[in-house]
Amino acid sequence: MFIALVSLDKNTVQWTLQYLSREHNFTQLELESQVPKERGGQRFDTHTQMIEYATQHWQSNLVTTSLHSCTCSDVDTFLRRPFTLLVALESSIENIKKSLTQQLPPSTPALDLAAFLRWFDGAYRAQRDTLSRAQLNIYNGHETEDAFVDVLREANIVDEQRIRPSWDTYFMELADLASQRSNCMKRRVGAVLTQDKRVVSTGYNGTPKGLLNCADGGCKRCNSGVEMGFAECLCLHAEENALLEAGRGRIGECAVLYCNTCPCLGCAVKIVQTGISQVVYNHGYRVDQKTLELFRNAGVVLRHTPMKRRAPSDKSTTDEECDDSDEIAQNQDQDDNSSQATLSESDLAPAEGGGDHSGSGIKSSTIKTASIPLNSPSLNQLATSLGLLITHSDIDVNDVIVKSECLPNKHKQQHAHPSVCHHWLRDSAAAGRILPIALYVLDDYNPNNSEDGSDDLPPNPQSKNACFRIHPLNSPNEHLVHALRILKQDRVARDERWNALAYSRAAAMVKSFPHRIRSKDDIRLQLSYDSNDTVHTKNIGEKKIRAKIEEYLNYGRISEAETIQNSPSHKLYNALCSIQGIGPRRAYELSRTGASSLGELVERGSITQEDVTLAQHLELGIPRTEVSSIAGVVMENARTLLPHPTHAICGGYRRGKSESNDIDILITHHGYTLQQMNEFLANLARRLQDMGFLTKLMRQLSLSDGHSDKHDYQSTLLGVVASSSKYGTTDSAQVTFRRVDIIVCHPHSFHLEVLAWTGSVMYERDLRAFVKRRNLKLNASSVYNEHTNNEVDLSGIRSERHLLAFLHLPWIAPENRNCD
DNA sequence: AGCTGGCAAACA
DNA sequence: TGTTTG
DNA sequence: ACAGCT
Repeated sequence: MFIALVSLDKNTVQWTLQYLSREHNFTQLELESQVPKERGGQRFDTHTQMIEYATQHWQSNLVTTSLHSCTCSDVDTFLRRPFTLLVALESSIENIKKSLTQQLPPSTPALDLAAFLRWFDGAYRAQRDTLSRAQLNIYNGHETEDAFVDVLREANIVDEQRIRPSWDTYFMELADLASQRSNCMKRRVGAVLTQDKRVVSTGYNGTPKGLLNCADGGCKRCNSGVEMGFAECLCLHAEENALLEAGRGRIGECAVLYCNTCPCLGCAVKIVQTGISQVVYNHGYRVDQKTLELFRNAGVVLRHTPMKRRAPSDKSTTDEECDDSDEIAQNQDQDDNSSQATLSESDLAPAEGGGDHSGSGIKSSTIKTASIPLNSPSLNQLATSLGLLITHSDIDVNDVIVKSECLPNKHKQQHAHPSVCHHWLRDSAAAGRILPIALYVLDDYNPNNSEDGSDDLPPNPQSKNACFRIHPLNSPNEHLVHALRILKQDRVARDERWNALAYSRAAAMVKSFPHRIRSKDDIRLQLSYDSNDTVHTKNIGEKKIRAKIEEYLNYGRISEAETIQNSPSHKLYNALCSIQGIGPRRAYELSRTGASSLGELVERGSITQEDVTLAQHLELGIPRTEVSSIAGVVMENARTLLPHPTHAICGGYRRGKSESNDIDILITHHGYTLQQMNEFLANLARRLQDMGFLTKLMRQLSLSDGHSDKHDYQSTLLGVVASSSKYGTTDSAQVTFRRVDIIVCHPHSFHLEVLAWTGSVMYERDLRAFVKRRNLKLNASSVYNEHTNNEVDLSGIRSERHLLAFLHLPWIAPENRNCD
């Protein structure tokens, strides 16, 4: 995305630039004439050149401040591109004056008010046009950078939704637009009825056709100040209008109704009767409890979608008296089931759209919403203060998905402990998305043993351990990282294990650099943004690797890496490695038997054609949508064998990769022993094989054989599935073979397993190396003391984040663990 | 200078 | 036991 | 033909 910042306040602009480059890896593009030369970024002579450059690199994060004083047509050109966002940074007059004063040379006399006003008038007039066209306005009323950065984080500038709205947002904004046509005196309400992502009809509220408009006095009830009964109202609701307009014939199988406001009970009845399958609403802190209940019983999915495209300050939608306010049930009794913090089937309905154009890499960590019918005011208060909306679900498939029924049966009638919910909310706020609550009550919970959340360790970019650093999916130094990985591959091939490790570590270190490395001084880490203190970068030694990087900086390439990459034997070696069962050793041997191609080796009988073909299939990347649909098929079958499984999709998918190599599914179940889980896995494998989905088992299942109770490792199923178009493969007719890894584990070690199966390899390696220094040994299913062999009790661990805090490690979001 | 560098399971 | 795998 | 730590 390409962001242009316009503002009168230079300090605020600077803070924003630093925030964008630090936390979202933005590169700065500027015009040579406008900004003094400083570190970082790219320079251009004209706007056109800059925009052209951005068009070529539209998938990177780019930012400019050079748009403020350009002509209207330049702003037009900028805004016409589909990847741009114009952000106005407004600021208090106080801040603007402070910035201006700081810019003036120290010798100038103090700025008097009249002079400041003259300057302000001129500057404002020059920028007014551009400012008024901004798609996002952020106001800085704070004096310190830290306070403002919090505002920036909340605004979530990088939200892809602003650049291209999801279907939900798109239809909801149409509903909002429809509401503008309302002529009801009480409230503006709009609705849009859709079918297969197409608008069928729209509606807004007001008096029926032919009658005097409500606004002109057509409806006595709405115009009189006194409260009159609902029955007196002549106004048709927006939902009714949309339904009437469409007619029953045009409402099909999967019609979705988008409403401005959560529908009243009267409308809900009509919605159910016309066969609408989903209702999405927007302004809904006050969910009508009766509507909710009706929809739940009738099987209509009710979701909430916030107006994501607006700035956070824009919370102007006051919930004034609405025409159905008297219908809202004030549900006081907390003792019924609806106040239990559980997720139900319909609550877990995934959001429409959003995910289906996720090809462009990292998913921004927007705060997600979840549907938990929590009636506790204190929890809602806490949630709001943390910036979480506890309403209807659009839990990402990326998340650990849990069913309500996963709660232990013996506790069925009991509420989740409030303190559990508090932890859950705090964890969710810190993680930037709603974490699955059921995992917080997965096992007996001891509220005393954990005070985590606030004392999170910060990531440390200087650390030599990858588990302390941020490694985004797309680094600004991807080329260099690639070159270092080629050298690493070469050392692996030569069986120089430790040299290979050193190159891996160096590559990971470069990967964690937040800025583009342009000179050898950049290989040092900046300690802070306003000082010149630098520190030597770990894992890049003073001799060998450093020399390679300097070569890269001088000539744009590393000759050794180029030579390796172009050598035919290396190509053959790589091809051999991708075959299942052939690792570095055999690939090295085979690649120097004099053969020049895989075909030749097949003829000789060293490898089979079958293996080669399979390898070609498995080398293809798997799009995210296909990963989730394959996981869906697996889980659908899992549910027939295990009542209410808990599962998580890990691997590259969880790390946000747009294309995965395989599908890693981790499954557990509350209260099951490992043996039971292993039996379940064997049955699942059989079932998937019988239906022809799982075509090849690549590893035998290890079934724990009763007597050895020491066998508490997770068992894994590594297999190949035939994925055809019905599971989301892009190739329409053809079957593509995909790797699936299904892992079952004990519920106690679930989060540890999630951590282990999410990777990346380098992250795991350094994680274990680090905890070892505290005499802890860590594997995929347990943590124990190296000397005493005492296992650490993990049953109180409530989340992956909690686990990391427990191990004194910083929380690095999965998307930032791409160190490979 | 000398030692360490992730780790366990499954297979050949 | 060494190799391959996740 | 690696790098960090003691």
